Amino acid sequence: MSPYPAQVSREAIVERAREIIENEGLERLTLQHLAAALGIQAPSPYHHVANKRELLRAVNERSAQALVDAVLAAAEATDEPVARLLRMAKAYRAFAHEHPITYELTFSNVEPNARPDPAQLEAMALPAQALVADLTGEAASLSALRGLLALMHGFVLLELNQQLRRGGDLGAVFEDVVQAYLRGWRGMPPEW
Amino acid sequence: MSPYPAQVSREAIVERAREIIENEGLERLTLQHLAAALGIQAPSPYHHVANKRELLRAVNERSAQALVDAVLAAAEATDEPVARLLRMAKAYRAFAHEHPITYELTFSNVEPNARPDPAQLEAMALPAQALVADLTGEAASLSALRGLLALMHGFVLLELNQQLRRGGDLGAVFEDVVQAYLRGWRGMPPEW
DNA sequence: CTCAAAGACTAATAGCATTAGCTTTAAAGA
DNA sequence: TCTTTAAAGCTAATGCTATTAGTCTTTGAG
Repeated sequence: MSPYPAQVSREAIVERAREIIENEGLERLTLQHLAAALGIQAPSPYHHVANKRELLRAVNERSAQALVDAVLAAAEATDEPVARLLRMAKAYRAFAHEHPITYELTFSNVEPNARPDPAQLEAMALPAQALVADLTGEAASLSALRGLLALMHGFVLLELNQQLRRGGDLGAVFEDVVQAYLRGWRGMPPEW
Repeated sequence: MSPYPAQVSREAIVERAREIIENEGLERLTLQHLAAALGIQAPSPYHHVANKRELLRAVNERSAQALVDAVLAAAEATDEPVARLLRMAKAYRAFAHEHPITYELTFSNVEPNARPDPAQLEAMALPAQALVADLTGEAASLSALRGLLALMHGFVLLELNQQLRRGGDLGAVFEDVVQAYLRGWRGMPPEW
């Protein structure tokens, strides 16, 4: 078609790629298919993204930002720290369930060099650490935060990969295990 | 070469594929490269495996079995349950660090339909659940087990994906967070 | 002693990412 | 206003990939 006035933006390409991954799976994200979905020819996206890997990194950065936004939005109300942390955790899990494929892809190493900038996630980690510090004190707060992230991340991945098949309300289990974890840190003696 | 007497076994193919993934990365696992490493031509493995996806599933089953074996071996001695769970957790983490790429691949959904049979992992889960039940009672033991698996899995994935970059001895942090989690299920610590 | 089938091979195919080179058009500077 | 430059589309081509088809050699079962 008419060459110069850009028919697609980089943003449109990245967002469409994200949609294809989420709705049709990563293996359907080919440049043929992506370009067809955008109404252009296969090589044309190369004017906007360097290569497929960079495209995937852009998708992952977009996903990571959406996750951070969702979790921070859930942290807003000002009640006691455990309740806030629990709301953040539930928002985290809800996001992963709404975007299961892109969530997993965002944090996986399977596509090398496509992970988002860790600084992006710090925007989520630092407020959470402040809440955790209310339970554990400053000294232990980094460890406690890391475990909380690990617990949430591991739980939703096991769920999404169908590795928790023995029934039960997994939403309730998730809340129980997060609360148990936080309880374990609250119980620590102060010299920790 | 001489056609009939099999030059490679299915086992040899799967193991070599696993080695290539671990040593050179998943993207270097091509049938050309795999066959060359086995001293045969690219299409020959198709006499032993249906296709690449089935090969990956076989690799993942092998990895899962090795993980289960390593964790169960660590559970053998007969001391108190928390110490045994901690040894299992450390063996779990050690395995993931020894086989970072295959560990992640084994549990990821990025290669569809290549995950191992969940029954394999039950061989690890059931003994662990019995130990957890000593802390929590039968009723809560499934939830507590699931959280423990989630915590271990999530922690090692965050480590392997370089998502825990703020320093510190991550081995010690791992032990701390596992202990905090178990303490949370046991209830308040004795000094309270 | 034969013969069926296992398991190697070569050759071919279709799909993929990516590059090269051409063309049109808007905008920027003369 | 005119010219030029570069953005961004296109088609065509390349090399790598998994996979299939078909041929050939060996061996173990009957």
